[in-house]
Amino acid sequence: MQTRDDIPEQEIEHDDLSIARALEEDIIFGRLAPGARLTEDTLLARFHVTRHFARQAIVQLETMGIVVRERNKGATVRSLTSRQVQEIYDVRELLQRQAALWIPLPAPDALIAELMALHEEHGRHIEAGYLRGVHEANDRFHLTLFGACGNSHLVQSIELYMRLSLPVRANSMSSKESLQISHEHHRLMIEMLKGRDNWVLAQLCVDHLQPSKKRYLAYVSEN
Amino acid sequence: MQTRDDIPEQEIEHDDLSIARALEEDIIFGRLAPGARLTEDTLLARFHVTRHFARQAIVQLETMGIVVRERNKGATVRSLTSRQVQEIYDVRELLQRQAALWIPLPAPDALIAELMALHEEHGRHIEAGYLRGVHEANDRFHLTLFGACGNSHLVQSIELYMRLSLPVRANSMSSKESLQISHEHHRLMIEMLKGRDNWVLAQLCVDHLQPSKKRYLAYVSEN
DNA sequence: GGAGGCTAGATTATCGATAAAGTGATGTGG
DNA sequence: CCACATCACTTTATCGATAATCTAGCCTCC
Repeated sequence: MQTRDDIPEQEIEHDDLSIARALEEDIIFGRLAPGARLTEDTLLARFHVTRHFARQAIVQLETMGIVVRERNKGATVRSLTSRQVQEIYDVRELLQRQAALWIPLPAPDALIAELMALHEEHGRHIEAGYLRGVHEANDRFHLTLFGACGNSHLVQSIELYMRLSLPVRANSMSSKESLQISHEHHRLMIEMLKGRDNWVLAQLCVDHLQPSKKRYLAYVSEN
Repeated sequence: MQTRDDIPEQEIEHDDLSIARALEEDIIFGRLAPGARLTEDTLLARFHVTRHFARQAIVQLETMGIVVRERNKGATVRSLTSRQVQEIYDVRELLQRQAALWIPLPAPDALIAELMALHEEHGRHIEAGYLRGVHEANDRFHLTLFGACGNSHLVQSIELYMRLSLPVRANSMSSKESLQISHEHHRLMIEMLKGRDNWVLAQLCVDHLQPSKKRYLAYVSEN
């Protein structure tokens, strides 16, 4: 709630991490389209920081894989071919399926409670049309869920691939309907956590990824 | 062959990438043990570069996950608990198994030929006791093999986890015997590529990881 | 004796300036 | 009119200096 859209960027103290986060949001909300240039001077003016931090932020985004840099030519928002999207999602499905399979079932009550809280928050933001909140609650829901698999490295890799698919997911953020479907999936996942069938849970986690992937692939095939 | 051990570092032109590579080698050959400090000034003196590049190199190593940095305190070579090693290898096995399953069999002759060349080189370096060559040929062998799965993102993740397990593998580099076992595994893999059974190949790729993992876990449990 | 604070030394973080590289427009000779 | 050299402009890369931060040893005061 601290940094809502209506607060001008200039009044906030920025470091390289917060700049990277702000730009990450610009990408997921479509304000920065794939292929858009990202010059140091632009960031410098927009965030009122020294060149050093603008630069670091771009480096950050590069290592997160959502921006590409060419030597002496600057950075552009990474644009994904449908082939790459397919590859990314294949790996994402692999990782998330395995994480789901490794979660000890039935899950402890504390975890269920935590997820239900995030789930409730997610739903609230959807109703309010507060996309930033939706996105954040959504990501935290998944990271908490998969965190239960007990393998922090796996979770880290899942996080990486969630970031890589940011531009893909941008599409689905725009429709309330698809957000509600996603929300319903989450509810089902929580139900599954109370049971003992990892395979059903895993399948659900994989299915959950399909809508935004298909939507994006259909979108790019039009061009 | 360009940069063998006998050439002093000072005479080579370094950029941040070559420094990172040099340090990576120091780690795998045990010259830099886990926990060892890595100050900017040290690198600065050793490689005769400006602070800028020494710094970049450390940042590089950090994003590669083989070094940890604390704010205002500098970097140390990452030391892995047995828990972490277990986690890393679980993910590594997952990724490599899936890559093996995705390789279209039987593999094209060109790939077989390429792998056999790398395999031959690997063996030659083992006989010569040239560890740096062994390591490089080994990594290229695996990346070429898994590259055949057709999913470049998966290969990238595999590469990441190979890096993460660098200190683990350091142990196995010291014994000629284990290197020869590894070499024999590679031969079998090439054989499997000529066949049609992905599952056998996948199992072999997973089994291939066990010796160095077990060796390391046994080693740390002693302390 | 020991808890807290102070200082010196070591180390990283930050900065603004300058160098280097790339880009596109403009003009000239063929 | 086109190929190509030149130049002005934009943008990133590199640098050395300085500021900020942390650590450990020492000292004082209770």
